[in-house]
Amino acid sequence: MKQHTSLPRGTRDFGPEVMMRRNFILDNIREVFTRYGFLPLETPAMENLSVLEGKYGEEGDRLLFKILNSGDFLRKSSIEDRKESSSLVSKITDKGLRYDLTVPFARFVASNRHNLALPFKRYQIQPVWRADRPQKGRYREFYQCDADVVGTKSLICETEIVLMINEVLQKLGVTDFSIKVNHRKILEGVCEFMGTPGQLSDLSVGIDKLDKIGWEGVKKELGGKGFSEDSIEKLATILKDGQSREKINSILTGTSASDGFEEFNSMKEMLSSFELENDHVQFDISLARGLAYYTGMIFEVIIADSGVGSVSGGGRYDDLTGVFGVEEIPGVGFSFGIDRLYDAMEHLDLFPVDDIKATEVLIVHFDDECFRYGLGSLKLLREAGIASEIYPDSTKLRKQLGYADKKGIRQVIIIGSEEMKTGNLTLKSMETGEEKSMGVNEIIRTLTTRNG
RNA sequence: GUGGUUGUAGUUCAGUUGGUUAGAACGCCUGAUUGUGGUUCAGGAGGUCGUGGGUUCGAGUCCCAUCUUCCACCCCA
Repeated sequence: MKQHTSLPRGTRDFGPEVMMRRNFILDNIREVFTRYGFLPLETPAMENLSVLEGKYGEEGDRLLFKILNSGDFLRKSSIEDRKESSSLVSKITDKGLRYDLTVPFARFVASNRHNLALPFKRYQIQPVWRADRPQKGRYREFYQCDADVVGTKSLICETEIVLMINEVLQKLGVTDFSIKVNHRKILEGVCEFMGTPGQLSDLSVGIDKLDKIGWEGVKKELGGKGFSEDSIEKLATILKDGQSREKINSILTGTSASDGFEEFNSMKEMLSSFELENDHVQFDISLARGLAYYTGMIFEVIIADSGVGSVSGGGRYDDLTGVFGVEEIPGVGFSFGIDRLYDAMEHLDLFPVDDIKATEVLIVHFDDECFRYGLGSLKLLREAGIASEIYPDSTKLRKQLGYADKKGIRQVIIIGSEEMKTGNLTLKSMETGEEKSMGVNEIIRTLTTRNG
């Protein structure tokens, strides 16, 4: 009887070809993070619900995956509890899968604050889970690659984020992208200018959609949220097409926005010391990002013609650990969404074809005696650092060579009675079909110099 | 969570108004070729048509439910 195999919705297997490419991306990100002084951190897949709940707003709580308690938990609940799901839930589950990496990080910082040398720079690459309804580029299990600095308000952190984004994307071969930057204070300034202070979050959600639904759509949405015609007219003077940063700055003079522009300019100035040809930074007044806890500069990275949304985002927060009852620790961080980066790179055909190979050489043979003889050569090849394998069964050459062909192995060592007699093995190139007879040490020299 | 959409061989897809034994291409296996892969030729295996109900003399085809896929909201990486 055949069992039906299926995955939970929104989850995926990553086969070898895909994993090689994912690792190519991850290795580059990890290398850059490390070179900028970030240290690795991992936290458990599950956290206590008390840690996760209430951190992402009402919407976020709905998207949390909860883990059922073990044992006969139902017995501990009362009849009353069973009349309403929300009441029962609190009795039968107290753990959940992590929703992002920032909250577990905050929990870690809060509980280890006396042992951490501040400022603390950490990176974290792990999957997160959301009980969302999946779409393309949207999964229920996906990876985040976070890098955060806590314990300093210095703008060098923001500057370094821009540098790291540039380095990673350059290594991946992505050239046409923009790092959109805005500042929470500037948005606050806009609010003040509109005469609607205190409505920052409604304003943010609204203008964040400018790209998608256009000015008319934003106008309608804000109107529905209770913004007056007068305030919307004022917003229009700021969002008008082609409005330069300087112009917006002068319009918003006397508001909180000035601090934001000052920080932005300092960051740009610091950036100039690194002499980038093009820093890809683009000020964007309509960038808002929904997350409520940002207090300073905010970032979002868009790859042109990539077919997916933002591949990276982040920003500064003044108070990471406040919700855990710990004194304010400021920080700034950002994250790469590698699932989307992957989709974008595939769409733009940016994966290097040559890097997709694991085994360099395969040893093929005719019978058990040749097989045993081959084991000695296999040992030497591996000691020399050459990725190699021996065909496990004694079968016809046709089949063994077919295996090498399908797996993309470029070199084959053939061992038969003739080779055993002389000690000169046959090295065959699967690409050219050329064959050479030589000892195993000479083969190793040939293969290592070719790679070096 | 709301509304819509999709599902047939390992993969991509045909399958007429409901009618005999559900097809193709590619892939896979075997042989031509017992010391040589890709190409070619010959043969072969592989399907409870997503799952469970229902209508019908008869369902891949119609109806309902459920799961899955993709899309628009919501929100987000």
